[in-house]
Amino acid sequence: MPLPITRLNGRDIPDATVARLPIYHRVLVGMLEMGSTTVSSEELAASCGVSSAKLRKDLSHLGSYGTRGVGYDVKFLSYHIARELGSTQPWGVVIVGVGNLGHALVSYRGFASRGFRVVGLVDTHPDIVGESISVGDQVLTVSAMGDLEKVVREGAAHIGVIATPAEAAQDVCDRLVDAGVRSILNFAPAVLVVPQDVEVRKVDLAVELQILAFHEQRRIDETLPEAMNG
Amino acid sequence: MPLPITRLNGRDIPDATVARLPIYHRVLVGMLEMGSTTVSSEELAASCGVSSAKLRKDLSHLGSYGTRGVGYDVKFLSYHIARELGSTQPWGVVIVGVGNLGHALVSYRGFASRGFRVVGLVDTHPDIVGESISVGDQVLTVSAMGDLEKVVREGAAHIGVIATPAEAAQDVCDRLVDAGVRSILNFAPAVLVVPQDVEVRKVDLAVELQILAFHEQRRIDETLPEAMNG
DNA sequence: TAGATTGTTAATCGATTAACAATC
DNA sequence: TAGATTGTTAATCGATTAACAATC
Repeated sequence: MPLPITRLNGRDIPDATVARLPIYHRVLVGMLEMGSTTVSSEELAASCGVSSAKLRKDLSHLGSYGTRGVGYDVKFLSYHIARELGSTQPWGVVIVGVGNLGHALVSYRGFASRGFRVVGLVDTHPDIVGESISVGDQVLTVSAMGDLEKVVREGAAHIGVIATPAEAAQDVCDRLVDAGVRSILNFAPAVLVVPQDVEVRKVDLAVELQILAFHEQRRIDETLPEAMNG
Repeated sequence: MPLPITRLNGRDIPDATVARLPIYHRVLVGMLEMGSTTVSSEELAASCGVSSAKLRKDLSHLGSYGTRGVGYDVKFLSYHIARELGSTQPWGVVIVGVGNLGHALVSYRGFASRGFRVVGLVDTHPDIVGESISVGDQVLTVSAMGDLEKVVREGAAHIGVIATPAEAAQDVCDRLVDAGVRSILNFAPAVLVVPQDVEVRKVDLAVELQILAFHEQRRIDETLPEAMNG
């Protein structure tokens, strides 16, 4: 009986590094468009807002794509980061919840330009179901919630985006997972319970503001005593 | 000459902890609305999707608000987290860029419910400037980009949200900082350069998808060899 | 008192950083 | 060869975890 083979060719890349790779890639694409052919770790790091040591350490996890004494070939490095990220193939995205945020996501040009294709829109609201929304050069019709599984299947969607109110989020999540989706981007202010093999990323707009408010308050707390002192 | 006093009453709270406090707070408020009066670290942690050890460690940085053998008083703990986060006072928010995303942010109910008040809207586009948008029970008129400083001043805004295209982001950022804003939430896919005392948080929707795509691809790379094996 | 649960300790883990040997 | 810059090493830092003493 053959042993199960895992991580055949998969080098392990730290999470913190993976989170920065898309930034490096976007900046490199920008440099390519500007006509740059070569870039040093010092330059690229500055453009990305990180230290050159961190950049080189990050890139070292992908392989050895630079030339000592010279730097990195912009196109070559850009390609290899894209390949590592899986950006060389398009990924199908289903958006559930076509309210204000859902609408904004559908029309977000950054998705298409980075290789994502919105292949389905789903909502509960009778007024919204059936609505036609143009996505790039295509037109999509909003499907009813009951058709979620069908939409995922027919669109061969890999990623589900939850842009519903918090109350609906867990149910939508369960159905996405049942339909075979293993990657979920959650905008609802709810903690989702998922099987181990499902990857959830959460974006909570209010949480971001609360973190900023915390630091803002700290600044005020710190300067007030000084002001009272001087 | 009196020494400058810093961190008079400011305990240092780790960044990772600060990032989780808003989650704890929201879940506690939910429990309060459900009528809970007491909660153990085990229960609260489960509802927040973290381990109880992490939760207790996090809370220990705020002080000692629990009772051994009993747990935490939901209302009492909720209040102290809110106080630490600065959520007990309302913070003024200016949104720059009233496109699809900007519109979605304006009408996002989660802002008001967590103590943020949109006090200004700014855009360059002549069609959008002058438009009236209802924010909760108020109505705001979109101001021209030239009035950015005035809007920040008159609204006493503490936080700036950048929802413009990438090309405009750095300029908008500079002007927000000049107008006195020290906390910025950036939705543009651009790396902002700011003075040291300015806190920037960045939300890049495409980056989130790219990170998901990376893991999705890894899953496929891992399962394919196995499938070919069996 | 006995049972429960917090707050803290100490070990472990992962990420960052600075320095530099390798090498173009 | 001399100068430049990568890729790696080792030290440091911060976050997580498990275990448990303190104490309700």
